Amino acid sequence: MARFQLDVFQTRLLDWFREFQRPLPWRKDYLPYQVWVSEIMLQQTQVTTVLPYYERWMRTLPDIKSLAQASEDTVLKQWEGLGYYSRASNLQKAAKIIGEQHENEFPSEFEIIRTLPGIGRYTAGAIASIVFNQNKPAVDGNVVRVICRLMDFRDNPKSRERVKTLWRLAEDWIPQGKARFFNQALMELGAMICSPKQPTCLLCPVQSCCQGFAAGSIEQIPAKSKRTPLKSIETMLAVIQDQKKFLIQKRPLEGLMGGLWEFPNVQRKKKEKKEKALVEEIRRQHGFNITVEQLLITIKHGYTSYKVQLHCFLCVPEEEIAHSDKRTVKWVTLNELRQFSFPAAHVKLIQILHDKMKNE
DNA sequence: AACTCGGGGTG
DNA sequence: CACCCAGAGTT
Repeated sequence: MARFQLDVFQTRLLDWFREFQRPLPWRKDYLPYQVWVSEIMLQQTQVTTVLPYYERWMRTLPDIKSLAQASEDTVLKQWEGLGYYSRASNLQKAAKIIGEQHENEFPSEFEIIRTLPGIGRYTAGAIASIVFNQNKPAVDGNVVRVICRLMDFRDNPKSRERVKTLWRLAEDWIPQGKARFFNQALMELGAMICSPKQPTCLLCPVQSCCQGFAAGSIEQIPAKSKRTPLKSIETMLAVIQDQKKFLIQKRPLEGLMGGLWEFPNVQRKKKEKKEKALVEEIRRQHGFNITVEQLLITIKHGYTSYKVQLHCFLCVPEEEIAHSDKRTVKWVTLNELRQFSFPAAHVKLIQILHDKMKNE
């Protein structure tokens, strides 16, 4: 009969982590800036996805000062394709705060770390423990799964009471003075062994401590909450070309894909005539008339809560217009598009434009 | 407590 | 296709 013995659990987990942890770039020196950036990138994002972004980020923005002084577009370009773009904006906001209020030195006090934009309870705990080796818990999705299985918690892991007990356990279990490795080991176990699907319990260093394994309930833990079905929408997009330049606009910093650039577009209302609605929207947004020349492609793209069909039309201005160069509206060549950060669906379109130009 | 906020990996 | 990922901020 499996029984949970804390000292056995701690020792086996730490020994396992020492031997089998993945060598990751932010695990080399445990410097505040590196761990901070990695933790933000890793929010809702897998390690293998983060790695190339992290390496490039550290080459371009190697320290807090360079991040604080970089242009907003530079920061967002580094983040292009990684998603949850407010993370990038918040990183830069926090870097400026650290410059102004903490003399460019990352704060070590948990309560101060917690106040920085983009840093919640988890990330503050992760930085406090991993960088400063403070005895603070860090409960992410991995840790929720690991603890629920270890303790055979079969109820909803997101309920207020359950969340409270999970954080309490994660704190009580820390071997004093070893939080840096213990917290990472919990997460690493969740990522490498105690995975959501087909966990490899046969290789688990703490199998003998696991109540869920003993009860045979691993497969149903953690309990899944129902999610809202994703909606389908249609959007018309205008690639407005005048000579060799294209019209792009900047999205507001708040909200969906904040701060990214895009081709002008509008969501289709029910059974609306696509071309007509697009012409009217461009007149409304930019004050001139366009002619819709052809449908370039319809791109299908899935977001978290909805999926979109993006009808991309090649258009030309009907009249002669000035090529404005404002903060939020620019006319740029295909090559100049590279400097700006676009949503993934628009990146697909830009690739198609490149191919099309090459063949002409 | 329930939304929103992306994109990619995986089975 | 569905589910998940080193969550945070807003309402």
